[in-house]
Amino acid sequence: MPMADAALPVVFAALADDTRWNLLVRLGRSSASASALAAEFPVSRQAIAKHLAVLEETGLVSSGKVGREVRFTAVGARLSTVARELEGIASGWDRRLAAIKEQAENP
Amino acid sequence: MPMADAALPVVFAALADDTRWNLLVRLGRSSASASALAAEFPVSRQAIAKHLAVLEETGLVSSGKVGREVRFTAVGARLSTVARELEGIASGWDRRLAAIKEQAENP
DNA sequence: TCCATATGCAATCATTGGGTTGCAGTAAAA
DNA sequence: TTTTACTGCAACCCAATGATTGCATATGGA
Repeated sequence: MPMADAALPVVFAALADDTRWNLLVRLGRSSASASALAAEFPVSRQAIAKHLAVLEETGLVSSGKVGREVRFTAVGARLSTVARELEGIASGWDRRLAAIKEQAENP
Repeated sequence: MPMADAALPVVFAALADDTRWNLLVRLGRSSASASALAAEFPVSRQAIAKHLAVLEETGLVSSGKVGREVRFTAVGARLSTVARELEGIASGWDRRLAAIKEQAENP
């Protein structure tokens, strides 16, 4: 039975910001450095660096040095894990609430 | 191919707050009114009412009047939808990034 | 009817967090 | 070696928002 992971809200917070979400989707197409992303997005490189730090802390992106730049990549496996946890929680609700409804109608 | 739903960050924002997440999980066990929840949580009824409003706007809970109170219930189907969208996006990343890696190794 | 209980609305407060600018450090390239 | 470009850290600003208190408004039950 999947437990309601207390760390989930942290991941949600990471995904909740529009700029950060767009960055993540962008990195899903191909990896890139903070400077390269700054050329594509209407925010400063430092702002992007902060977003990438948040995404990396939650495991949604990974980074590695290539030459003198730091290349970031989206981690699909992390998102899949979140998806499965959500699915488990949701189905739990449906089963439980259906059971309560059933019990209420057949006393 | 699942598109990166632009409305997803709104749902994530709704799920990102700890108190709100705990409320949602609580409602997954059984439906309850704002006043009843206020007796279980260490925040005011008005704060809870705001959280419920946010959750309802994003379709994560539904409400109905029972007597003179408003009863709220978690909507598992909404969470399942989000889960499937995430799964689709994540698998897309994996396929694409694997293809890029493959291409880089076999030029 | 009268009262208790549940909800709704408004104003206010404090914290969080996204964004910026500025500067320092460092390593590849010429 | 000198230069150029990418990164990292720090301080600051401001809008968003979670939370509170207070009051007004029903509405079901005794």
